Amino acid sequence: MGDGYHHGNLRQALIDAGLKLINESGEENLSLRKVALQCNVSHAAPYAHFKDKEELIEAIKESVTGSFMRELQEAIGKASNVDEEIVNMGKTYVTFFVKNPDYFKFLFGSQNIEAHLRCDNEYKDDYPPFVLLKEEYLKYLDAHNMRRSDDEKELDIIKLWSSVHGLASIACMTGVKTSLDWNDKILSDLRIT
Amino acid sequence: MGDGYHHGNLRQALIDAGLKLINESGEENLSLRKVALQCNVSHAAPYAHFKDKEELIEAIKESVTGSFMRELQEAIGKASNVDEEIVNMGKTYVTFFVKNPDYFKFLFGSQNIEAHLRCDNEYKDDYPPFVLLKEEYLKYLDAHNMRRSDDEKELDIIKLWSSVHGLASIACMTGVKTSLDWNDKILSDLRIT
DNA sequence: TTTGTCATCTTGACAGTGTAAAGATAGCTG
DNA sequence: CAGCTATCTTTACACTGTCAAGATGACAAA
Repeated sequence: MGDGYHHGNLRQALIDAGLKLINESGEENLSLRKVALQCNVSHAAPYAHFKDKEELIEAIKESVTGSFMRELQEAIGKASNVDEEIVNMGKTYVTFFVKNPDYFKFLFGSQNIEAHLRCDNEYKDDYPPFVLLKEEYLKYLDAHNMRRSDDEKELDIIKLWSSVHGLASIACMTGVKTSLDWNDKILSDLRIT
Repeated sequence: MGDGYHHGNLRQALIDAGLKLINESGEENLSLRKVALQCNVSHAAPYAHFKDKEELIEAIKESVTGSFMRELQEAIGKASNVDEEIVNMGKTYVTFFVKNPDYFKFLFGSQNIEAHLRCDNEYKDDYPPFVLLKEEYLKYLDAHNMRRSDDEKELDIIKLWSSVHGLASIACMTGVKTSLDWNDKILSDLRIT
């Protein structure tokens, strides 16, 4: 490693640089060449680590999703019962994106969202935040001794997800920050009926 | 008009061509030059009608929003009471985008959504579909003799909007079509409590 | 040590992009 | 008719993603 011909850990550096660029001026301002430049590396160097611009973007998305997951977990950890866990998680889901709408646009905005969620005809069962939501939901059912058919479960989860995701989406696309307390009110009401 | 030097109605032709390209291969495949080519016109001709690529995209979005509005109105027209109107509208909101997810990604996906919703620090009060939703909501309150404070109204509307929008968003981003009946179940339950 | 292999990085090239500037065209107004 | 002006063409430029050919150096085998 070092500052000679070989960078040392270019792959991660490219991801970080890309993330920085997105934070500064959104995805539309992200170019492979700028990312490379920021790493003091030639414009074609990224191709040793990513076959595509898309593949770099994918890696950056995974990085963002990682931060997202960490915040969700942390919020859950602070709760003292399952009901609170779900509410905390919902609030954090929205808050995370309200804090920087660019992330929402980046993750769910641009082109091939399917690629990132890697959905195989079902709303992605291994998209980490979704898995987490699912676990919390099942925990909730268990804690309340509720029995549900598989169909009812799917329905509940979609309902739960779409309410927080819709809130985040609207908050991010309208840029309205004043409604944060409304979100709170709505999310405090999150429960499975 | 005519096929000589001047096109006749290039502006609309460009919008139509752009719409077609998006339908065929998504927004990421849309370029000013392709649009111009499809209209048998030089690559710089669009600049007589749009100052920007962004301005053309904006015009296309307005066109899509127009179609969207027409379907919403039609759905409302088929209802026989206010409750049904709201449910129909909600279902159509989701169905319209499920029918062609590219439109959802185009409208709410790419970069400057704010520009399209032209929000001035409030969730767009002159974004047509939102205005329609608001009207329907007020009609609903009136029909049921319900009184609400302004804050409660805002809260209800956000709730209403985010539930249908979140559903549409998830449907479009996951590409899950099988859940259309779930959407129906959820949306049949749309009511202000 | 020497040799060879291989991932990594550079250089150079290419087609496609958005956009600006300067000029051509033709329809409209006087 | 003359002139104006919106519309369209041509030319040019910087920037993009991507590819191919080569340079570099780390590391393993000899």
